[in-house]
Amino acid sequence: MQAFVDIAKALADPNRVRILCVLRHNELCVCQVVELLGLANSTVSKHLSILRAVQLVQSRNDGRWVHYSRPVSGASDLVQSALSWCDSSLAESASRADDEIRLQKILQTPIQELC
Amino acid sequence: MQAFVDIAKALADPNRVRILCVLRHNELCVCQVVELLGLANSTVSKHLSILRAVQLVQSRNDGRWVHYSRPVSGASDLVQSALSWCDSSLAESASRADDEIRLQKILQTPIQELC
DNA sequence: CAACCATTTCGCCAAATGACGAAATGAACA
DNA sequence: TGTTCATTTCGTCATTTGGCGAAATGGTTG
Repeated sequence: MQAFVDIAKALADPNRVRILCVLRHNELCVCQVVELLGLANSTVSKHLSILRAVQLVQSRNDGRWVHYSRPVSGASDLVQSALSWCDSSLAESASRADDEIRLQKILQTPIQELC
Repeated sequence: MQAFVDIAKALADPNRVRILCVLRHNELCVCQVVELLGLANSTVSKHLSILRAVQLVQSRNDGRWVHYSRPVSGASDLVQSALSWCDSSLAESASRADDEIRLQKILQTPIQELC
């Protein structure tokens, strides 16, 4: 029950949901998420840590950078069903589509220009 | 997106999730929910109004009483998938099972003893 | 090893949340 | 019509949340 509520809490913020959406098909580093959301580094880092705490995302250290992604496999049923619910519920979301377009531009800009 | 987040917010509180669980197979009046949760009337009423605002539950007036239940049909895909996610995620929840047992006792006590 | 830099942690603030009791509402009944 | 009673609304309070900038962390690079 508590684990379920913790996941629901993690989903109960639009910026965190936006993060989950853009991570659907991409692994992103923090600075790319910062660019997409337009929030302070520290704020984005906090959101990511909340998502990671409930295992909705995982992180991978790459030198100075930290890359975040969806859990590849081995995620609990709870997490997998939450992600499925999120994905299917937002399939026709206009704001998700907007973010995807903006993400494409971000992915095309060199990484040192973002950081 | 906002509708999705609003539903996630509604699910992000253990007492509201408990309410959704006990309403799975029962229509309950407010005083029965109060008895189950052990919270103040006003608190329970607030939780129910939050759930109703996002249509996770519906209410039916019956004289002095108000009965709450799951939406029968015509609920949006968003709501239906949220309820499905909730139900399946908590299928093996010990606290949900506890509540079900306690609910059976509450259902057996006459209504005027609760109110 | 020292400067650099992406990220995280910390401290703070404003706003939202969940709880309660008291007062208001509104239907039933004397 | 006036009382009763289940429920809701209101006002208040403590806690949590989401935001920021500054400082700390930890790996890279000169």
